[in-house]
Amino acid sequence: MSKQNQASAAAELPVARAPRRERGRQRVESLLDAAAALFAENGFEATTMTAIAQRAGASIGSLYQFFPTRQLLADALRSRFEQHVGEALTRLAEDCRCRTPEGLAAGLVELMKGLREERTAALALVDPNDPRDAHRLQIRNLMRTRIAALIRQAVPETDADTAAQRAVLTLHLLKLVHQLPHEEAPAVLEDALRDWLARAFVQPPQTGRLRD
Amino acid sequence: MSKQNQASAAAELPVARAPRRERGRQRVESLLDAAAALFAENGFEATTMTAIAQRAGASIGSLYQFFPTRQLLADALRSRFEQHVGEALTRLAEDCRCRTPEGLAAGLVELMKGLREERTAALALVDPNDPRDAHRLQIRNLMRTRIAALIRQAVPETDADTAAQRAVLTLHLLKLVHQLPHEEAPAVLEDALRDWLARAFVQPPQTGRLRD
Amino acid sequence: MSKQNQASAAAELPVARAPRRERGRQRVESLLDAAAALFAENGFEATTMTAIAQRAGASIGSLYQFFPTRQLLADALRSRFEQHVGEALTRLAEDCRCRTPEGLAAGLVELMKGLREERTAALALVDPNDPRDAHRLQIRNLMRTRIAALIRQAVPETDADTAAQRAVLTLHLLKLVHQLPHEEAPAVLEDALRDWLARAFVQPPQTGRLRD
Amino acid sequence: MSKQNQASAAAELPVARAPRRERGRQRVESLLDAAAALFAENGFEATTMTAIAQRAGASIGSLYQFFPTRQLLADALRSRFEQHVGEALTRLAEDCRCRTPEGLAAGLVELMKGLREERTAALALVDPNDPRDAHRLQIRNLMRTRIAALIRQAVPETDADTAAQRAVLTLHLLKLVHQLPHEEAPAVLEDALRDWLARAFVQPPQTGRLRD
DNA sequence: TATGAATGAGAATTCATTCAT
DNA sequence: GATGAATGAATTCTCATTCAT
Repeated sequence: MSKQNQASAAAELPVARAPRRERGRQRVESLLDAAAALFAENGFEATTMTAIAQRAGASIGSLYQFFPTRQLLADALRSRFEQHVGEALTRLAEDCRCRTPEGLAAGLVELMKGLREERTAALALVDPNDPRDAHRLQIRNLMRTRIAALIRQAVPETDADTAAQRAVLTLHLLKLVHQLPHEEAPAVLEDALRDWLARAFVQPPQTGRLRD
Repeated sequence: MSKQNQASAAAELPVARAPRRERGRQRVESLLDAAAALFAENGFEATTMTAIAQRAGASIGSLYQFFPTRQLLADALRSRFEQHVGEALTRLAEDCRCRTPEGLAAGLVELMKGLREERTAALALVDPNDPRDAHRLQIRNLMRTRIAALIRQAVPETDADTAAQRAVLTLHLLKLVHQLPHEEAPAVLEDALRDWLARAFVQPPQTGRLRD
Repeated sequence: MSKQNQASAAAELPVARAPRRERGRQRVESLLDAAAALFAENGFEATTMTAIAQRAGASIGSLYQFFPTRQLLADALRSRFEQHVGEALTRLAEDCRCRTPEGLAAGLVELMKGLREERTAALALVDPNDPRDAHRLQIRNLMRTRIAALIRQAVPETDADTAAQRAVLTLHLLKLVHQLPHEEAPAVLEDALRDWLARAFVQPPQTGRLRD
Repeated sequence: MSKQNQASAAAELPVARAPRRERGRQRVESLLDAAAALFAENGFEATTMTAIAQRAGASIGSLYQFFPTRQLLADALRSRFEQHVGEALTRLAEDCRCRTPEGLAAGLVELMKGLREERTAALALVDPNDPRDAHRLQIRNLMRTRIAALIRQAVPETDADTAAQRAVLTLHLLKLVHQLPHEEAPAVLEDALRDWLARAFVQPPQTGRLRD
């Protein structure tokens, strides 16, 4: 009863505490890694805090020191994912290979492959009841915008609108990266994908505009 | 149709008991409906047996009468889904509208929309660690085969191989049914989808073969 | 996340479930007894659910079957206390000894002694931050009203207002029942208390009106 | 509470460490203040060491520097309360207003009001299982003795025994200070209380001796 | 068969206390 | 001394499953 009073007075929602020491920073990092791996493997509901702590080589108390709630851990993971996406795109933009459609296609496929586990984890954290999930939309916009910029870098004569449309298609195609490996002959398919992409940068799709 | 391989070793594997009377059949049906709804809403792990029984207006004991295990309930649900898919396809095949590509396209989109919730529930039951999940593959094959047949019915000059390929693409396109509604202007997009489908039945995609 | 959605949709506040079978009724009774004893001994915060279940000879699951929350258990306890108070007062009113001031005094002292543990437990459940606690006021009013009636029964010439005032004083004096035993010579003091009470029914206190 | 008993056997009982410097003294003071406030608000069990440190603007490590145990902190708080009571009484004794019964009554009421929070905190630290708690008795005796002296100072013709008796009654009346404010018209009641007190110093209660 | 109750392992979370820097 | 991190036993609460009537 008294706890609730405190809460009503200050509405002390739990927040992930930021580490202040180097040791803490490392701990948080490894906890996030462990969580990402387990969420990706088993989904959000099936992943226990105990398992996360164990996998990270931390005590359960240590985990709760930084993430007072499983949901908060999930949120942190999604933020980190967004940050990683941004960083990877920045790195890609600085890579000179990206000046050609083929190079850009290869770079994007590589980027997606590198984000595979983290993306799976992040998807496991989406509330399936809420398709307009704010964070999800945010990452989508981030990618669309940045990819459009990359396309204009690789194919300078593209105007802004066209680039935006092609970015949407590109993103859809890129999602296939995560479905192909389940199939036979992934290498061949990956080649095909790179090919489609490279073409998509310069030539509009014939079937009309695809959104989402 | 489905054979349970596991049955070989164990002495007394629990099996979903079949109801003896009409009343029992109805109860089982409503239990499955409740389970489908809840699995679709909250996922497998987050759905409790108590909640299922409650939603079905049954007691927990009654639920366990028919489904001695949560997993067994999930299995029954997947089987029922497969059965429903089969029935829906049969019904579609008998619908004379399907003699034209446009009619078939419309029919398939309708079919997918009708299976929406059940499909979501079934997907929630897939072990994400096992992408080769037997049951999943079985349903996929069922759909591919049946859709190929429908295509040949609507476009009689198609040969078997071509029909098979187009069925694969068709299936991919059909999955979009479940993504579009989240977007703006669903009606417009649904039209577009029907259009793409109708074309896919007669004309191969230019960008190469898509698998899975 | 899905759980919260459910909650937001139906605001499913947990409620103490009422037993539907005889066995359950007994269980609930013994759980409440155990809880009363432990709350009285150790206070609300220091009493664990495990300890309550153990003392009642029930499993922890059984406890939670009926009281999904410790707070709910506390609430049920307070309700039961109020009910017991009411019943005890009714019984006292029907006791013919109460037709005289002395008899009434003795009866009230007896009544208080019988409620001792339960009262201690109930007091341990009051949120000390909230002096206007609704339940507490309710019991106080119940007692004031009923005692006033008893006084008019014992001393018929008393008018309603006077009886009400004397009931307030009576209640204050009665609280001493629970402090005296800690002192030396409880029997002597109990006699004195009975004496004061009997006098309080007929004669106003000289020092002015005491409220609360 | 049983755990704390075990400690009696151990070799090195932790003791509250005394601060060496002025800065330390201030820190200890603010820690005690924070603890008093929180114990008073939420009770002993519900108050966490972390919360205390936070409220005092200190780190948890710092808190443990001075109070190696929560119990030790509680003990220190009770000692400080006793000390404050003594100081307040000394100050009161030196106040010339106390030469008259009315002045003394006012002074005592004032004194009680000033100790309100600290008293609430101290009460929250009493083990409810042990009504003969040593510390509690000690404070009670301190107050009885000092108040008796004050009474003889205000009403010089009182003999020692009578003064002692009246001190007991005075103390009981003074406890009302902490109950009255919850009622309607606190100012009026406070006046009445002062009045009763002033009379109690010179005139014996008619109803007999009240103890405790 | 139907139904409510019983069970207990397991999960999330808390918190006093200890450590290392 | 001061500070943040580490620890893990203890606590609340959940839920699949089994029992008894």
